[in-house]
Amino acid sequence: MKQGANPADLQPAINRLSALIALGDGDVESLRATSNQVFALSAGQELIKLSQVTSRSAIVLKGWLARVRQGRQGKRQILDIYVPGDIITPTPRVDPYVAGAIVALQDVALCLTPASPGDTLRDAFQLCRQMDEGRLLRQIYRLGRMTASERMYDWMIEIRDRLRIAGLAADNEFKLPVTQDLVADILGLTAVHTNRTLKDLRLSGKLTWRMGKVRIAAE
Amino acid sequence: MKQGANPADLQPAINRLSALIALGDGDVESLRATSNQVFALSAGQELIKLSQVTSRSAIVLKGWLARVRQGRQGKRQILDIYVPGDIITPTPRVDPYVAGAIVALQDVALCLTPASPGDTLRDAFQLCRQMDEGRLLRQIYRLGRMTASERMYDWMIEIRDRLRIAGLAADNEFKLPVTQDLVADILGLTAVHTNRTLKDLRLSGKLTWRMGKVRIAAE
DNA sequence: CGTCGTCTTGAAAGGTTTCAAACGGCGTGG
DNA sequence: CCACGCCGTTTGAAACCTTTCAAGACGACG
Repeated sequence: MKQGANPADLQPAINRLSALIALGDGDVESLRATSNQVFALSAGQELIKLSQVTSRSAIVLKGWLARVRQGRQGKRQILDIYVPGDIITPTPRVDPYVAGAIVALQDVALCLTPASPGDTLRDAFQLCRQMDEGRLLRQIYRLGRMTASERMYDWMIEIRDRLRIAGLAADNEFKLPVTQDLVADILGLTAVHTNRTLKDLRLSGKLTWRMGKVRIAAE
Repeated sequence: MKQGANPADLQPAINRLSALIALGDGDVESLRATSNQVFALSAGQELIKLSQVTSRSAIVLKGWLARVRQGRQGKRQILDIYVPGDIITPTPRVDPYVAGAIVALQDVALCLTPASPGDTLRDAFQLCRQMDEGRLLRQIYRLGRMTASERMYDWMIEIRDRLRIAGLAADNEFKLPVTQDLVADILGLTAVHTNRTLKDLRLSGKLTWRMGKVRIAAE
């Protein structure tokens, strides 16, 4: 919980919400008001207290987060990813193992959603929650019915589309600020195979990922 | 949409809801009132009109349903399963491919939730939705990080627990009215491997599935 | 300059799919 | 009543995909 809000940080969220529903000036204003109080998380930290303290959602201003479930034997699976502009709605009153922990993948900045949002904003947040569910379903299909390279490609497309809506990606290029290890935990693969899969996609001309930048070839 | 409600059909749902929250007499009464109008689906039929016609949820009185996503190349993945006593809350205003179709696995009987539920019932339905999400997360972990026999065993445990809460299963035995083919689509496996995995579990004494009845050995 | 985390590659082992065939139960029609 | 066909189950063998174990290369950082 620190100061240091940069109003520009809110732009991805505004872009994303505007893609769902037409926001009025008042809506943008109320978002901007809340973004003055910034919550900071450093890489690796868990977002837990938030849902204990308030039932409000959080807006990701900066940095990526992951919703992760850790099994015994060190296996871990990432359930969902949050990028700047996303709204994180904590699942209340549920065993944290069931709901999955939310951890910061880098240094992260968040702010709360307005305490009394207007109808429009409320609808927008509702739509966000529906999109959350859509991502979980997509993840299930990906893990259940796709091969390694299909999973990789499909996930890259999903991330590209999400970043693009938030205004954070050029047409087919975006910054991917995570390790291959982490991508492995998303795609249900080992880090080694993730690396090989990436090589295959590069050799077949589908996509490249170098220097933290992904470029997807024309579909 | 037919008549033929049997009040006893409502018991699984009452059991399940009571496990979440203490229901008052009025709550049970209002549930019972709605269960007079029964919606019937025959095996293979899709539950679509419901969410177009009303935003109310549906209570499963009889039969199993699956939420399924169908890929091209004939691959299909079951995202979630509904058993008697479950509450199905359709995802509104979302591309049906994204949300997944809900299909009846056998002849199914449903009724709607009350149009104006009391606070208690409203809370209970809210908790049901949270449990829905929990199941999706569990499914993601299962597909991403478990082997075939782990998936099978874990899923059987989940179904046993759910049926038990609804009052539909003895301690370690329950009716499983689906084909191996369908279980394969749940677990992200082929039908052939599902069969082999079942054999492994039987030989290692973990569980048996014969004549439509599953028996799980002591944990 | 050494260390650490990440990326990369090889070879072998393991798990899962694919293709093919056969078996069993069960309802239908001859 | 029996034969047939259909659907779901079961099994085998080979191909394929992914993991595991091991080692080396690279870059960032103290």
